[in-house]
Amino acid sequence: MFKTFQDNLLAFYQSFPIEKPWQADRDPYKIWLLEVLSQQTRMEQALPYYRRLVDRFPKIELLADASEDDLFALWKGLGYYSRARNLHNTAKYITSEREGQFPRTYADIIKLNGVGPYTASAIASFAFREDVAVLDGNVHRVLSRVFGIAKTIQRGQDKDEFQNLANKLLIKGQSDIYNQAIMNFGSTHCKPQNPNCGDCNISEICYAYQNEKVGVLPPPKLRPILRDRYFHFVFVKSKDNIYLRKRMEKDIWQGLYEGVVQENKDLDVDFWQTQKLDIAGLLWSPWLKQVLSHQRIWMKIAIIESENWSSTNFQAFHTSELKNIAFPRVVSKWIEAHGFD
DNA sequence: AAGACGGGGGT
DNA sequence: ACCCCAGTCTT
Repeated sequence: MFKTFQDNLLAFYQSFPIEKPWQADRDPYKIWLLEVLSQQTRMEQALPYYRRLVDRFPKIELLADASEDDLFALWKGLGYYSRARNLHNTAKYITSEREGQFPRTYADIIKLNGVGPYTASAIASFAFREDVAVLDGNVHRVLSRVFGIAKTIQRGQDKDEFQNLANKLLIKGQSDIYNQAIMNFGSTHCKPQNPNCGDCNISEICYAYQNEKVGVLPPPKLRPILRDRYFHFVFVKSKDNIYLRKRMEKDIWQGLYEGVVQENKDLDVDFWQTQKLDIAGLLWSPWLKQVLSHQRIWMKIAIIESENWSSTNFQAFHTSELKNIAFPRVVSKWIEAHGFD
């Protein structure tokens, strides 16, 4: 039974091979880069970022030497910015503590910052053909449907069950091909919505297809209730300079830049007075909305002209530099549409 | 075990 | 406008 599933999977892979950009040299550094970019991110979205990063930092030593702001500028818009921070720290660690040698086993790779079970398996199998099975969202969906397991992987115990099944199915000695095949199959064919069951060579052994349960497998994940947050965001402008500060708090958008921000639904005159800013008659944007997986962000943005304004933690940037500054997406979208005039 | 952490695509 | 998608770290 397992053999049939695997044979069909490999047959599928022959007809839908997907070239990875690191295929030529299988450099674990490049594989790591692409896998980290792909966490919680579709491949099509990650690829342009991958190309810019590899182009700019073809060797791990160059990534280690980069400034965090430069890295964030290249990461801007992709989200989950702690990935960029971990990437940077790990590049520095490998360069200085391991003489640039990327670890070569799952056990060592998973010790790296920002690398969990999925990414460690992917790197160990793609770069070194170690017999470790990946378990990502695609693999979970495929196994849930084909083997009729109506469970999410939110509980550790259930995740272990899927991981054990994935390990059993793994074709030893061909973990790179097998892992690639099952993820490709999940992302291009056994999709979350409208899977292509009519043209699937696995459907004959697929529990969900045979029992008309494709629509209900895997079961939906429990989602956290969204919290609403409101921000008033002001760019202070003096001639051609804009004052910005880097968000250092343990909060959303850590490491990104912002103007003067009051987090509140209503304008607090006292707050703006302490910032020495007169916001009377300011032209605010409408409420701009950005939905994150756990928060609903509402933001009003305005520009205020103020000569000789200064405040601790704020730094002046010439308006021409701002395209290389990482802002939250909702802010950069507003900048693209509005500009600073 | 539960919550925090961005953003994009399909319908 | 609404619904769905997806790994790692921290608490």
